[in-house]
Amino acid sequence: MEAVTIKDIARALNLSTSTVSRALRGSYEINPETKRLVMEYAERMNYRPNPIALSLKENRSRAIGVIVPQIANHFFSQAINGIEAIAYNRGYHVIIFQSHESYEREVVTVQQSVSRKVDGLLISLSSQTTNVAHLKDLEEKGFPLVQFDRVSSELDIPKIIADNYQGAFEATEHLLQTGRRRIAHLTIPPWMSITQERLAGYKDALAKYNVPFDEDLVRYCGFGDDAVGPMVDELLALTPAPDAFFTASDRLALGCLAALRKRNVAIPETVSLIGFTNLNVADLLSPSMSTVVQPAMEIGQLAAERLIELIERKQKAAPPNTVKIPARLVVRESSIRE
Amino acid sequence: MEAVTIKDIARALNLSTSTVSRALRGSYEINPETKRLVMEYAERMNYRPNPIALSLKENRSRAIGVIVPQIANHFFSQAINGIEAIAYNRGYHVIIFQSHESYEREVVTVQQSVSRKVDGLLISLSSQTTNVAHLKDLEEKGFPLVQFDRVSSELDIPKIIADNYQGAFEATEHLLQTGRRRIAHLTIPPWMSITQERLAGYKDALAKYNVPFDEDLVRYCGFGDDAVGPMVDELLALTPAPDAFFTASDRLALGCLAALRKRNVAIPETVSLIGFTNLNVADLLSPSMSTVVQPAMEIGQLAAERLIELIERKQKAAPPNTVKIPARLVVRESSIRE
DNA sequence: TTTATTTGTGCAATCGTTGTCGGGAACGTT
DNA sequence: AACGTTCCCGACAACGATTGCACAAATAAA
Repeated sequence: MEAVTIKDIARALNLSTSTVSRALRGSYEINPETKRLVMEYAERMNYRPNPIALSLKENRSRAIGVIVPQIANHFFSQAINGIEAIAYNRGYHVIIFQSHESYEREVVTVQQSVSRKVDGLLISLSSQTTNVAHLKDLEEKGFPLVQFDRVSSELDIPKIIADNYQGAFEATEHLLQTGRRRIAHLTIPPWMSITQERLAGYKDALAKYNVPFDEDLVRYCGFGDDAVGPMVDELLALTPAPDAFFTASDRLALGCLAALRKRNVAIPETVSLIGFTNLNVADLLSPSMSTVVQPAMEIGQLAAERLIELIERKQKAAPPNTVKIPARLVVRESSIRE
Repeated sequence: MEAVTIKDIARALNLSTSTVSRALRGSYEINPETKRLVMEYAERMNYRPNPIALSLKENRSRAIGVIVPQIANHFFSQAINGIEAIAYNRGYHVIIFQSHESYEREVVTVQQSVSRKVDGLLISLSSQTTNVAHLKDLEEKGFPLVQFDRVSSELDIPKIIADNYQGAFEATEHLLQTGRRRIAHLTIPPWMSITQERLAGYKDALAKYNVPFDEDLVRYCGFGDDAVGPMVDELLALTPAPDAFFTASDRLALGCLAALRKRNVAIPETVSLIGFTNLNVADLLSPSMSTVVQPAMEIGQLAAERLIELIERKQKAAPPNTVKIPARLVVRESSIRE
């Protein structure tokens, strides 16, 4: 409605806008008395500089964009918490975009956010993204860009990720140490970075215990189809049947749990189950579910810090391009054997 | 980095900026041939109008602010999904702010978002907010403002809420119909709108079945303290002890479930449990938990629609100020008696 | 007294875009 | 031949704020 401008103040005080502007920023070349007058009047009228005018002038918006596949996901909402905490402290606003796990929407959203003039972008790729030309573009233009969680190695920009390899290794090792030998791995599309890292951890743990890797035990499940049930059936039909399930996401862990319960497969007596998830209700499930927990908030914080450094060009001694944060295995009932 | 402006096009084509501007918007007073030239060149140079310049000119930002207590909460993240869906369709961007359940942060955030020039604001109050002067201010200035979920009746602006009364009534009635008579109600701070509405539904259901209301069975639990365990203990120590728990939030429902399980109180044999929550894992809990589910996404959508109407002053026949959307009782194991 | 220097302020350009004028050229009408 | 219309297009101001430059007045130095 209202909105006091520098012009209003100038008119009221019979000064020029430049004088008012300088007075407000405390410039030394303004008469202290004039300064006082301006300051007081501005205070009284509750003057606030128009950020849009500033953005136009300074060619920056003090906003950073965050593109995630879904907000309604524990991992991402926690990561956003971390991002927000840092950003607001540093005077940046956070504009959140969802790609809804769609490549097309991701491309559109990237363009939108850039033409919306965010000062930088944090992105976690959609599960359907295999081509990162839309980001390569930005990279080449030197646009501040940081990847987190689901990253692409084709981009030579900072990446903040959980140590998926280590998390998967520990989970698999735990299963092996408790005597499991036929460990099924239910995972997400094979081209995703987190899929590959987790699979590698899984494989290496198997190798360490001299358990041969069986391709048949690994199943890839897209985000669209909710075909976890049938997939579990297929796995259970194998001979020998799996004696453990290690899943790579919230959705798969829950789907797997539901499927196993429905089929009356005893957990952990018959099969063990470990999820890779940030669900905060894991210990209230039946049975309480062992999980690899990712440091989501910390990932968000680091990513935001790195991005702001890029924006403000404080590239002090260019830190390592990829930051890996340890994941933590939490053992609960679903993988405990007497 | 680069960014083609209308000026660049004008210079390249030896035209004035006004002509280019008009050509791009297809004005009738521009020679079709000139139009074609401009359009093609703009296309080739990938020209995108600078939204900041437009915002300054038009005095609006095409962004709406959303203030919620927490993003990492099923209800709110679903609501944000709904908001986003509508907003993006209508050409608005969504800027999310968290009050972190703090009154002070809410006040600061409201001011920030307004001076950031959002075109309108959607807000769900923090649990500590009892004074709404900061919003009354905006209301009086005619600033587009819509409340959802946690609202204040002191503000005469649109409110989109779930039918908390009805949801609580149905839940309580269900418990009564299955023979429960000592129904404890674990709820959130008493001054919150949703608390009052749910309590009223609870009370009226009791009255309908001629069960006297017992003040002792109602417990209020803030968001900071995680004192659900002790509270459950106190309730269980009553004589006669409660035979059902009806809780008013995600956190309380989970806390209550955890506490009851830890104390080996059989659910639903000894006590029934119903939560008021949007948890999507309710049926994987042990036991699967009956819940009143709120139409979070729909609330978000309606709120966003209403806000955009306000912003664009399409107040066609001023619709009712408060919209109540039915909540749905989902009965699961935790409240089923043979 | 004249010339420098300091002090305090205003003018105008700038950021990218749109809108209000107004004007020149080409045509048609008396 | 004089005037009125269209048709296209450009100059300029504006949105709110910052900033380099100019400039007047006051003071200091010569």
